[in-house]
Amino acid sequence: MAPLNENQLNQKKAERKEQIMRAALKVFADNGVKLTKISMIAKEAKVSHGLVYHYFDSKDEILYESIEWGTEENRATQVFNDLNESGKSPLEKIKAFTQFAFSESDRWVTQSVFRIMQHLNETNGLPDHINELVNNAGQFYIEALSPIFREGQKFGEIIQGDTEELLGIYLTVLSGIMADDPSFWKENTEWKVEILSRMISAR
Amino acid sequence: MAPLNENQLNQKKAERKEQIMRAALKVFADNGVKLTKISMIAKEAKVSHGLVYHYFDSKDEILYESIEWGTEENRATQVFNDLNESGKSPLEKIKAFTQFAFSESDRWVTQSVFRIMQHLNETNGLPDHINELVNNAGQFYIEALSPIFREGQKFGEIIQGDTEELLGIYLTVLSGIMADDPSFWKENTEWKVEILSRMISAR
Amino acid sequence: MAPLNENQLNQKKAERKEQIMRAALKVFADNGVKLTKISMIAKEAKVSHGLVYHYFDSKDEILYESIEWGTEENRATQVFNDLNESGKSPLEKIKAFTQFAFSESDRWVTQSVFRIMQHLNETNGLPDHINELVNNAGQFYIEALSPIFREGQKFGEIIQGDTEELLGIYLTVLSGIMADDPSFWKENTEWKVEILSRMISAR
Amino acid sequence: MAPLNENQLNQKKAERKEQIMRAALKVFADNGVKLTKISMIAKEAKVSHGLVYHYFDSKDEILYESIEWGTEENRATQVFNDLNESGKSPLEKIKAFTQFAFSESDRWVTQSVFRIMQHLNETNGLPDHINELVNNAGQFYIEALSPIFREGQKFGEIIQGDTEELLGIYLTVLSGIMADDPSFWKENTEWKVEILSRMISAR
DNA sequence: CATGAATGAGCTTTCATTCAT
DNA sequence: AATGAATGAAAGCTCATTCAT
Repeated sequence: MAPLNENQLNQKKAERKEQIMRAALKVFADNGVKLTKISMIAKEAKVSHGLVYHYFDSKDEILYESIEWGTEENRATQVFNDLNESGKSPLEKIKAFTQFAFSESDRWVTQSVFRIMQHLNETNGLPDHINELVNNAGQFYIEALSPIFREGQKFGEIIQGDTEELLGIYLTVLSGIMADDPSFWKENTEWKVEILSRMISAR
Repeated sequence: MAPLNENQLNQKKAERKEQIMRAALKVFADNGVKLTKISMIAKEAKVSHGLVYHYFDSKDEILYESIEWGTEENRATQVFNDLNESGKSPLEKIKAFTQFAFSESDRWVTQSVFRIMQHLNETNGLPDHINELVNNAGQFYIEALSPIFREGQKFGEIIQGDTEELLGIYLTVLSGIMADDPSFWKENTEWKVEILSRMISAR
Repeated sequence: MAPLNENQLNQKKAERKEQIMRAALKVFADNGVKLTKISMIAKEAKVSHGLVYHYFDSKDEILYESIEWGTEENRATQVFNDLNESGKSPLEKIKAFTQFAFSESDRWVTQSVFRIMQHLNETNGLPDHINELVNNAGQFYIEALSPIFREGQKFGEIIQGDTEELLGIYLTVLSGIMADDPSFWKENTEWKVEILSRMISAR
Repeated sequence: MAPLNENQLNQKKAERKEQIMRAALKVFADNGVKLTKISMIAKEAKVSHGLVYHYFDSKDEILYESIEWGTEENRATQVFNDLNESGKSPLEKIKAFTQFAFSESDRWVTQSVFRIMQHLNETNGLPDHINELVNNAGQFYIEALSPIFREGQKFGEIIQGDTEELLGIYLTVLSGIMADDPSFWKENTEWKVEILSRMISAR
């Protein structure tokens, strides 16, 4: 049979890469970059380790492309778009984001990126372009949440103080929790979200 | 010089072991267990890696004994004894503990154990006796803080709800933060402690 | 379009194989057998690596068939036929052959085989049938040049001594040089040929 | 028992390194750098592959240090010192050097370096410092032989022409031959040396 | 026929652990 | 007791070879 045409090929190739990147994000998020073995990614993606190298040049490359893919407009931004169009109050929006961060939805990709960043912040000796990407990804959340925090402070719904710093603390707490056993968070999520939001709510 | 007598020998041996365990706790806390190499512990303790194996049977054994040593009554409990004799209110005690957890005091041993537990919670495939020890060490903090929380709830100083769960959330948040770049917490510590305590304070 | 008939098919198939064998000879000659990757041959032949395996069973097989093809009567012999009909003196013939060996003519196939043999002489662990072929190919040059050397000795144009051994030395020198950067030989070729011929010229 | 003192340690360490470098030079010379596996060096040196990495950081490092060690004053220069003090005529010196180059003496180290350089000249993609070392090592032979060639030309014992180029051809021929099966050269060495020297002798 | 996806053996390198001194 | 030499399992990556399309 004749080979597939170019579109079909690209389609298939993209799907395969995505399959591997999904697996990579999951495993990187669970184990941290250094402790993640290619074999673990391969197993998670149900392919041979050789195939992983057919699509990616190196472990660093997998990490880079996976984070890049995981933070692409149409995925991560979606969450914030939904949020901004929801008509909720700033604090409600932050609670919703917190809820989302812990939810096991199909939006776990965003969550994984979040957790990987947590791991990477502790890691030294990564290539520059990876560090840059991680910083950018972190910046993304800051930029998306910053206006919400600011508005909340204006309305007196959120406590006063340096917005950036307050946001930084909140995100650190979130990412720190995610690094723990996520299953712990399955129960009573609403109450936990409520408690976390108390850190910043003015009352 | 005449050879040391048996007591002196044991004394010396114990000192050496302690020297290595101190180093181990520090390095384990900074890097996580898996990423800590024996050579890193040896370097931190200023001994050869061979000597480490003279005193300990394996890496797991170092971890086990180090945590055990770090949680022994006369060390970790000290912190809580001081707290309980301070005459502070429950919430103030919790703030003081939080403060301590982030402080770079000479009581870093307790802190290290805390951070190692954080790393270990993410790790699979550890020997059973290590897991048990980690759980015990976690239990130690829970048991020490539990009465304080309970008292705070009785006084209406701390929000209502399942005490164990509330404490669990609080500890998870703390250990999660510690896994982040600790230098971030050097600045503005008091404000940050204040914010964290807002999670549980009744107001 | 109607399918090709059997002759046309065989014709096409033969052309494809030749295309690959030409590429293989070139790449093998430049890099040595072990360091030549299938992908390099495929790229040189402008086909996919999969197609290479459609026509050949293995890398060894490519090597075998390529050398065989490259030493077939109607190709390699041509050089010596031309030489023998040239009316030159034996020493002149040898100089001409030497010249040819270094020239970048379209007769590079013969040259490549020559260089591959050089590489292979150093290699252990090749299948027997390959070793035999290499020996045969070496023998081919010896048989073609032997009468010329012998005649030169009879005429006193070439120094006395065991003809086979003298020829062996000369060929070893030539193939040794070829393994070097061939570009070095681009300049001053005639002088270099002259110097090499001095080894055997009686003067 | 107490550990060895520093001198003894350095002594032992140096001997071990030398043992490995000897093995490395031999194997590199026989197989070329790319095709030499660490396991081959380890086997030749009769040590584990792990130990090789105890003394050297990488394969490139082994290559670098081995060539460096093999070209150190007290080894390679010795040959030329002996030659210059021998009172031989220039052409006789060159024959002696040629003889030496093929001899299986304990001076094979120099010979190995010679052969490795031959292999390396064909190789691309080596680190800069290795390339530099190889060039230097090549330069070493050129500088040692250059005055001898020049003198021979002055005396009319060696043919006229660009000295450097003539020397270059001669060295290329020698190294080319060495890359061949050296056992071939075991027999009739004197005659072969005689023939090679004819390339440059004025007669 | 033609492509490139897919696999796994094998190589370089790291590091826990053992052992000679 | 103390050092660091020595070993080998395991991980990242390459590439010959097979196979689905």
